[in-house]
This record gives sequence, structure tokens and C-alpha cells, in this order.
Amino acid sequence: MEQPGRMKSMARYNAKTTEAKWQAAWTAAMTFQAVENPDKPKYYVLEMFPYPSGRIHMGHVRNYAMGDVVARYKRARGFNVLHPMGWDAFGLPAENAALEKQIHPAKWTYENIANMRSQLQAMGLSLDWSREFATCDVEYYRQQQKLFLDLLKSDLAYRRESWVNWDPSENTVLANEQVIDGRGWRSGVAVERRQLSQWFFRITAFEDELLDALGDLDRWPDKVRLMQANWIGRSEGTRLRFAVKHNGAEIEVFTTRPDTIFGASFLALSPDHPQSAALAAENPEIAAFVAECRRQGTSEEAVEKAEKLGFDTGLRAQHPFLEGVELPVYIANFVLIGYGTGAIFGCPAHDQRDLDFARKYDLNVLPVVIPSGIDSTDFTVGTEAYTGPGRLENSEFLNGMSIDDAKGEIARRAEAGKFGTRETMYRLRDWGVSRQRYWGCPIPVVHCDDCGPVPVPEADLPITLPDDVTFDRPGNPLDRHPTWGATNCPACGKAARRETDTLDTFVDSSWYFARFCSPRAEQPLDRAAVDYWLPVDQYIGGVEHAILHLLYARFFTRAIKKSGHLGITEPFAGLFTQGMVCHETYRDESGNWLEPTEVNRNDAGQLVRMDNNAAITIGRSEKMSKSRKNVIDPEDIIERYGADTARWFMLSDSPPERDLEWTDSGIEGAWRFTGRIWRIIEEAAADLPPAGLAGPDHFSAPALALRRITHQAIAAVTDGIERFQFNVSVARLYELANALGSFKAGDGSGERWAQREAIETLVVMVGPMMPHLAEEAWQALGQTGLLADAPWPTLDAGLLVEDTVTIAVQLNGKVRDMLEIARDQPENEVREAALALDKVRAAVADKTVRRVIVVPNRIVNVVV
RNA sequence: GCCCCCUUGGCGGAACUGGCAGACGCACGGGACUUAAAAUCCCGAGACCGAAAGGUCGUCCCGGUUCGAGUCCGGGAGGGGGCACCA
Repeated sequence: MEQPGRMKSMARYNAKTTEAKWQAAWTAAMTFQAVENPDKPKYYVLEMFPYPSGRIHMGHVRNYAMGDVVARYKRARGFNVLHPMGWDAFGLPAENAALEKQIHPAKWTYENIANMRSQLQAMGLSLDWSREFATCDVEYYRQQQKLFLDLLKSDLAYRRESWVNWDPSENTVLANEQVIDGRGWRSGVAVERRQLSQWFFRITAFEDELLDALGDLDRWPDKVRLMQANWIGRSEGTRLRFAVKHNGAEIEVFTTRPDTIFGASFLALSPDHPQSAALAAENPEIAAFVAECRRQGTSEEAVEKAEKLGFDTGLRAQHPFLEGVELPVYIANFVLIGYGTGAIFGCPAHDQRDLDFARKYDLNVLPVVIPSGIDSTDFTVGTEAYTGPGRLENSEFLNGMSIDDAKGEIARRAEAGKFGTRETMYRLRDWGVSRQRYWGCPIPVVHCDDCGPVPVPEADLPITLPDDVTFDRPGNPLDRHPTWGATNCPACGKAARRETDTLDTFVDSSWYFARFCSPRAEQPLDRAAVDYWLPVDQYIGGVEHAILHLLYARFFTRAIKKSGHLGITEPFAGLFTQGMVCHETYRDESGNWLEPTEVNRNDAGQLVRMDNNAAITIGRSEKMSKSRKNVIDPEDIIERYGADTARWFMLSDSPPERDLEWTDSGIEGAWRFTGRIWRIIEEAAADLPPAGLAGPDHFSAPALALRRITHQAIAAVTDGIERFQFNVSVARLYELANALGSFKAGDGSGERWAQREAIETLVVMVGPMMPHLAEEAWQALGQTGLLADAPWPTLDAGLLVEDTVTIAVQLNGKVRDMLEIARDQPENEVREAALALDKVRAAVADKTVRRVIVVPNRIVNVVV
């Protein structure tokens, strides 16, 4: 195969030198440095900042290619664009690297940043690098510590006990992903759940607001808004108190279905419920059962999927509405302590989990909601609970009511009898921000035996991480550092210990977008700068951040607004979530994954191992990942084809929100197109009229036709970018290039002029996607300024509409013929013209025309 | 388990608000250029029947609404995502 760099044809476009040339030109002219300018409309484009893993991957290329299209396009439309870049630089991988490679997390991180920065710079992104920072910069986390103190002041940060995954052999807290089948990923030892005193942010203070405001985020994907709404999980329900028969205790349950109370056949407590603990203390069997439950995973999924298990405590609770009816009290593994009251009443007929449980423990299943049209005596519940609509039966005073009325009636009676209240419950829990790790922002608090936790005075900030730490032993290096933790209480002066927890890295990413407005400010944020730039007009990133990062950032914005750091409520006015980059997977005969570079196509067209020509198995396409070895290194691609080609391929074909399939032929096609554009320009440039010349009054037919195509392309490409359909914009650019490729300019009036117009339009509109090639072409066309500063082409709407239209003529809904007719003809004329067509006459023949539907300029449907 | 999304030629996909399905690209076939190849350029192409003209079928499956459905509604199948310490 021919090497791209050694093409012998007339196209001498050299991506490597050209890209470097224009990158240097943009830097020299400080083209992308953003300066506040109240006279210009601002536009803040932001891609989710990367974790500095050391190398960019194709997901980054796709993300930043999209963001750059928006940034450069908005610049061309006259906006003052802010497009910054930084590093989400704290987190676990640096500590893992420290452990594995004996390299300090800071050194590892900053080396990675340097490497990735140069990789990103090779992409030719229109970034303002003067605003760059990393969240592990002392200056950044110093400002973050101030924000933490403000959260403490406004009572949005607090401390309480909470459950964690504890690895007893490594003496460390594990992330969920570090727990595999209930065991620590490194130690292989069974993980325990343990309570630890930890810091929390009171996100629940904004739960209603965070939910309700989703409705106004109309430039967010519905999917993300729905995921956040489900996450917050507001539900209206009733809290009911049940009296326990023999010990006089009470059990409070929360239910969203109080209407089904007469179908209740048991109560169930979470294993983590205080009463379960009390019972366990007296009964070793219960203690064993609770311990068993704690070995099951903590995620909602694990809890819901596990076999429903219960333990009959022997306690009996009085039914609140049925004298003499007692319900057994179980401890059950499917009741979550974190939601509601940690106790439920079970109505098996109308809840699947309760039904599964009831079948297992042979409890009564009494239907109390009957679907309309079915007699209650005919209605039975087998293995599937009935959760649909209906009327109440078998329910005393509720009989005949709708579900909603019955819910209201129970709540009223419970409130009147003082054994229950209406209540709104949320699934959302406060945000636990404590991490027992080194590589994070130290929490600026001192623990004093007398005063308790005391905030560090602002003047004493930053609390910096000590450099002399080791990772040869498990556990938190801050905790076992010989001197770092020792200090004096800011309140009483007595000897005290520093907080050794660091902040969740989601805190770092909850305000970085605001810091970009004034990255060197002495305070966390400069009000004038954030008031000018915020909110982010277009945020772009992976859908994997749909819930946590975006919800935390929305919370944090509200939290720091309370302290006056900024004035906005919602940080991201527009959000776009891109799809992943995928590639086929390859395995050899023994099932080992193979990299694409280890695989070759043989003469028979089959993929084989490059080293020994052995057959391989091609697996389905999956997200590029190191574990499956199906990765393509962007650096190799940029080295071989150039950044423009890589960017163009990322934007072609696949809709941005969907997954993109990486193929060799796809990148080859993109690369061919760069050559094609360059040829079009080289062949035409010499014969074009000078730049900036006014057009003639009259255009020949071919010139006019080309102008129509040009302006139709302007409309379509612009629309595609505005609607985040870059693949459609790309297709329209191909069409324009195709039209130019076959256009032969003759002596007809305005033909050369129309050709220049079309070529310049192509170049300007290709600019946001392939900026280097476009700059080079712009120069070749005799332009003196930078294309990056050139305006977007102006649409002449008069050239969009043709004089005649082709109307499809249908008979009973099936297309039978076409009708060429002047556009915007009166309806009756179109109808007559259609009926006069031979095919229509033949088909109608002796039948009566019952109806003729005319859609102007589109379609005629003759119904016989 | 619960919640959500997706499904259109050999492939990626296009189709504004219910109005000509398959734009554009990839792969493929034929041709031009070339000693030859590569590159480039031109032409072809949803499937089936047909020499052709033309016809029939066709947007995962089944049903519905409508003059008209890829698009709206109901049911189903297959694939994917999220579910609280990965970032």
C-alpha cells in the first residue's frame, strides 16, 4: 500500500509540516486567547477535562474534535469564545502507579500532563492554553479549601458515620470497583462493611430545586435529565407506624402504596436497621443472618438481584386498620437502609419483590387492587404482581375507590389517628466526599480532643500534601505520616491532629469550569469574570458522567452561589453527550486478545496474526479498552495521516451521540478527502478572479447552478453544526466538493466568480473540522488574514429555492409518477396536472376519484 | 430486579413538523489513464422477477391510526446503557 506521505500525484499537501506551521501561527498571533469584552456576545465552549492518564485516546479525539467545531464555528459567527483546557489530576490511578512503579503521584501526574498536552496541541485545537491548570496544583486546591470552609459556614458540609467497603487485610477503604465478588481486588480477602466517620455535602438541601430545575434545561438531552430525575427519585408516600405486640416498640415504614395496606402480609426491616441490630445483639441466629446480608454487595443492583432472603424475628405487629390482625416482622435482605425508613410493609399481590418473598416464606397473597372489567373473585396473582390501575377490593372502607382516592383516605385516617403522616421521600442521599487516600485535596480541618473538628483559618491555607510519602504499605499515607498530621488546634491551641481524609475528585470537577474564567485569581473566583463568561454555553462529554459529575456540579454551583462566589444557578446551559469510539476485537486460537497492529489481512482477504499467519477470531465491536486490546493510538494516526484527517473521520458518518466504529477504510477515506480538497484548490486557484471582488450582475446557467449548490450547502452545513449533526454537515461538504470537482468554469458570465465563491465557502466551512488544511487553502486562495479570524459565509436565501419542483404523484398512497411543475402553483392547477398524467388516467380509468390530497410542492395523492 | 435507550442496503448512516426511503461516505463491480500497479477520474448498484420496458416487495416482528407511517399508538423480539468510592 502506498504511504500517505509519499504520494506522487500533483497534490503536494504535507499534513505534518502544514499542521505544525499553522499551529505555530495561531500561537504567535494569540488567536485563541480569550479576553472579556462586554461589547461582544460571549460563548463558552467546554469539553469535559481529561484525567491525565498519560496518553490521549480516541474518545478524547472525538470529544475535542466536536468541541473545536463548535468553538471555531462560533468564533466565525462573531462570538467572543472561551475554550479552555485543564486536567482532572487527582485520583486513584496515580496512587496505583506509585505502588506499581515506585514513582511519586505528583511526578507521575505532571509527566503525564506534559505528554498529553503536547498530544492535544498536535490536534490543532482552538484552545486558550494560557488558562490551563491542573486540579492537583496547590493553587487550585488552595482555592478549593476556601470553598470547603464556606460550605462548612453555610452548613452544607458536615460529618457523620457512614458505611464503607473495608478491606481488613489492607486496612483500607475500597471503591466499589475494587470489590470483585465481595473480595478486595488486590488482597482477595472478603470485604467487610464498616462504619466510619466521614465528611458529607448536604446535596439533599437542594433536592427539590435540582429536580425541578431540570425542566428548564432545555438544551440538555432528555435522557440525562431523566437519569438525574430518577437519581433524585422524589416519591410521594406515607409514613406509617406499626405497634409491635409484645415489646411495645414501634416500627415506622415508608410506602408509596398505602392503598394496599389491607393486602399487607408482613413487615420487613433492613439488616442495617437499628432494631435489627438490637435483635441481633440478643439472638445469635439473627446476628448471623445480618452478617450474611452484609456480605452481599451494597449496590442497588446487587440487592435487587439477590435471592430474597428473610429471617422471621418472631415479633408480631398490629395491623393499623384491622383489629386483631397481626403481621410477622422479618429482617429481609432486599430492604435498603438508605431509602425511606429502612422498613417496609409487604403487600405481595402488588409488588414483585414482596411477592417473591411471600412465595418463598409461604405468606398470604391477597389482591386488593382489581383491574377494571374483572370480577374480584376471578382475579388471582400467580408469579407476577399486579401493579397496574384498578379499583380497591377486600379493603374495608376503601372498597370501590380508585388507587389515588384510597391513598388519600389512608393518609387522612393515619394522620387523624396520629400513627402516620404524608411524606415526600427522596432516593438522593447526601454526597460523601471523604476519601481515605493521599492523592486528593486535603480537607482543611483539625481534630481537637476538646473542641472537636475545627476549620483551619483561611489565612493558614493551603494545607498542602506532604511530598515524603511511601506507597509500599497499604492504607492512607497521610494517616501514617510521622509528622504531617501533628498541629495545634486553631481554637484552643492544644496539640491536635489534622484531618487525613482528602476530598472526592468529583469536588475538583464541580467548579473547574468556573475557575477557567479567572484561573489566576487570588480568590476562588473573580466575580466580574464569572459574571461575564458563565454559564457554560455548550458542555460536551461522555454520557458516563450523566448523573454524578453533572449533578454534583449543579449542586456545587448552588452551594458556592450561597457564599457569593458566583451569581448563576445552573452551570451548563447546553449539554451534549457523545458516543464512544469502538473497534472490532481480535483473539488468537488460545483466546488471548490481540491488538489491531498484531493483525494483518492475508492474500485471501482473511485476518491473520502478523507474526505466524495463524487464524484469528474476530469479535464484535466494543468500546476501545486496554483490557480488550482493541485500541488505536491517536498519536500513530496523527503521525501517519495528520490531525485534520483524524478529526474529519471522527466527525463523518456516525451521529455524534452514537457510538463510532473505527475502521481502517474510514480513516483512509477521510485522508483521501483531504487530498481531494487540496487538488480542487490547486487546479482552480490560478484561474480564479482575485479575492474580494464583487460579483457580476448576471450569471450564466452553470454559474447560477453552482451558486445554488453553494448556498444550499451553506444552509445545510450551518444547520448541521447548530443541531450537533456533524455527520450531516460532512455529507453536505462532500456534496459541495463533488459539485466543484465536476464544475468546469468556461467563459460564461460569472463562472469563475461563482467558482471562487464555492471554493471559499467550502474552505471556510471545512475550517472548523480540518483547520490546518483550511488555513493552507485560504492562503493559497490569496487571502492574507488567518482563516481562524474569517467570518462564516453569508447565506443568500434567494438561491435556495428552485423555480420548478418535482412532485410525486401517488395513487392510493403509492408513487406512480413524477410531475415537473412551477413551484407554488395553486392547488387546483396541481390537481388537474396530476389527473392529466397518462399513468393516472390509465389507473383511474372507469373508477371514480374519491379524493385528491395536494401537499404544496411535495406530493399529490389520488384516492380511487 | 428496576429504570431508560436503540434496531433503515454488504457496512456507517440520511430523511425538517406524518408526504418521493436509502442523501453522503465505506466496501464492491465495470471502465479510462498506465508497460504494470498504486493514486486519480468516469459509470453502476436495496431485494426479487424481467432481455428490456416495467412490475412486485422493502426501514427488526405482529397489529392499529391515517388518503399516506422509517416517523404516531399497542404488543413482542434482539442489542445496549444506568443503578451512589472508576473518572
